[in-house]
Amino acid sequence: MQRWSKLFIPTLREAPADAEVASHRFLVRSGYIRQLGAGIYSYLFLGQRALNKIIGIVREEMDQIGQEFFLPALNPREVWEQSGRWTGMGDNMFRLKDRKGADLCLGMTHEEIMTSIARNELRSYKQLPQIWYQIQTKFRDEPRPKSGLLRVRQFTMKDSYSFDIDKAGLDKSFDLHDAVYRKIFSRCGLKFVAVEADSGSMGGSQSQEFMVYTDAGEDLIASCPVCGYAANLEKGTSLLEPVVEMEPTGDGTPELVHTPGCGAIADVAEFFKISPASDIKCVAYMAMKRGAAGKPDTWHGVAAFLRGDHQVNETKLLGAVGGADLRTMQAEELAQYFNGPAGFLGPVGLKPNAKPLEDGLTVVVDTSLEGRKNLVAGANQLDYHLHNVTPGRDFTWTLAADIRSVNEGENCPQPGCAGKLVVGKAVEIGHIFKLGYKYSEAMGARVLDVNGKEITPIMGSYGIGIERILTAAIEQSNDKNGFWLPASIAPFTVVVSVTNIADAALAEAGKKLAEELEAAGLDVLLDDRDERAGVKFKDADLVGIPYRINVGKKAADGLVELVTRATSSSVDVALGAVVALVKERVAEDALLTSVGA
RNA sequence: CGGGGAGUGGCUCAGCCUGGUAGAGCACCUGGUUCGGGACCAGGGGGUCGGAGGUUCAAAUCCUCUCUCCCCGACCA
Repeated sequence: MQRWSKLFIPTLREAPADAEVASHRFLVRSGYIRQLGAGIYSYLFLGQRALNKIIGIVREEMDQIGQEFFLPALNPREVWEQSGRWTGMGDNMFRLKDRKGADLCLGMTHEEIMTSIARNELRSYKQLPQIWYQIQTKFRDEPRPKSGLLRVRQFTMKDSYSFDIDKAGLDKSFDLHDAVYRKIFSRCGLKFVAVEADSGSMGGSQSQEFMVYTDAGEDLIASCPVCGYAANLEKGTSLLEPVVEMEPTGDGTPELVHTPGCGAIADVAEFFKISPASDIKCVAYMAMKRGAAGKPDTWHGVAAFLRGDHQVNETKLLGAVGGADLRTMQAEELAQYFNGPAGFLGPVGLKPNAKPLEDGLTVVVDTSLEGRKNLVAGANQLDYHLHNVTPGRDFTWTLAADIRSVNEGENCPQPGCAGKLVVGKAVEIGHIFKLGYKYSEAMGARVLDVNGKEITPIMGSYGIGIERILTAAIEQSNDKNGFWLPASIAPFTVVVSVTNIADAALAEAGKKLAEELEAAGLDVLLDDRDERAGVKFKDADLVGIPYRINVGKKAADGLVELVTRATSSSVDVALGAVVALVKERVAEDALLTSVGA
């Protein structure tokens, strides 16, 4: 029996000044966590208890499809060199030296370690498929830790890896994870969406993220309320309405126009009496290409052209040109590549290179510009624009690609769907994707197939952020007094608040009730502190426990109060019936959350 | 890394501009009164004012350097 009076639950009346998002404020106020450094937190009793509940669910579900390992967080340099990520991970990796001066790092993820085990141990197709997972602390030297447990430098991740003989096997492993993830997040009571995503630096093909909508999130998700299409903005597309308006239909030839001071899209549109959609925007970047083994990285000029009313999506652009990093051009570089100043850059007269990120300038044109005619563009000289510019005729490009970000209100890209996209902020709680052969190839994992021929296993990689489940749950269920968690992940299911512990009869009734609840298999916290009732109620409301039973003055009549935190509603229940009622409520909750999204 | 902000008792902050006794509320300890929505009274403990250097008779306060934390932009669970 857990008695509040004996526990360390340091609740705070006021939130620390530096806590911005709700989950951060409440996690600290409720005594779940304390900060040790930037992006480094201690998990106290209640916090650890909630996380353990989450881990329990994750483990239970993962055991249906995979096997749990526990891998070292301390990794020797060699393993990471074999995959090329010792350098590839850059500054996000914590590195250290041992007493002999040998390089080590703290694991950010465990593709390398898992693959090295596979390479050393797997010999035959008969041993495949395999799904191995672990629940482990990961370390990432984030450039900017923030928002409490949302973005930290040390966190707990469930990561799993699949090894299959062929693509069909990988599809199956991927689908298994998809199904299990949905179950896990549902059981944790989260309202989540699965979205198409960019696979990023990990490499790979199909990639799906599990997101929870919240303003505290850092990702933007485009979704269609009609057909259910949902994608990360880094990946999402939309159908555009054709631009009709003032665009001339004739075949004008490019003409130089004096446009003094019109360095911004809005100025240009105003000057030419056109909509921004008919002005060609140019964003000039330097893109970094990873050097081959032992070779240094190189930087190359990239000019991105798109509609004036669109924004460049740098993730898409980077993917289109095959670069590893992106930054905007400096003035000298603009002069070098465009011979013109910012604000007046344009595509006419540029000499695009044949292949991206080679010598010369890589010109990337957004697909929305293809087929357009008589547009306005910068002339690459101060205070001059060209009009009657027609892509394809007046300028060419290295490649055309979708490099823009979808905007709210654009048309859903699904065939036949008439929905309009909405864009919302979300936090990523899980990610599954098909790695392909990247690691098995690089690290030399091989097995023999039926014909005795060597094949390389194909891999998938699947992550869940444990703390983020907690954070997302709090973000999604809080009010000014605190938060409430689903019974499945709450540190306690029910708190018994004895309003006046000095009253021996009440104290005894509360204790007995708590024992009965415990005997019924519920996680009970008995608030037996010598505090005023108000203090106990406030604390109970704060700390995320979904149900509270007040043992107070009505106890003399054999009644207690059952309070549901989520709704703040309370009912008087006979002392003898309350255990069954709580069990029933919890069972109903579990039913609701198991249906899933 | 770029830009903005903050470091004063456990928490929230005042004091700094205009140098001179380090303060308030909450929390904590003791006693008393209270006892269903963060009680009240009385007494009490606790602070190298982030650190280093400098100016000055005198520095929380002025100057220089530095460390840490938070927020906004590029990364990811």
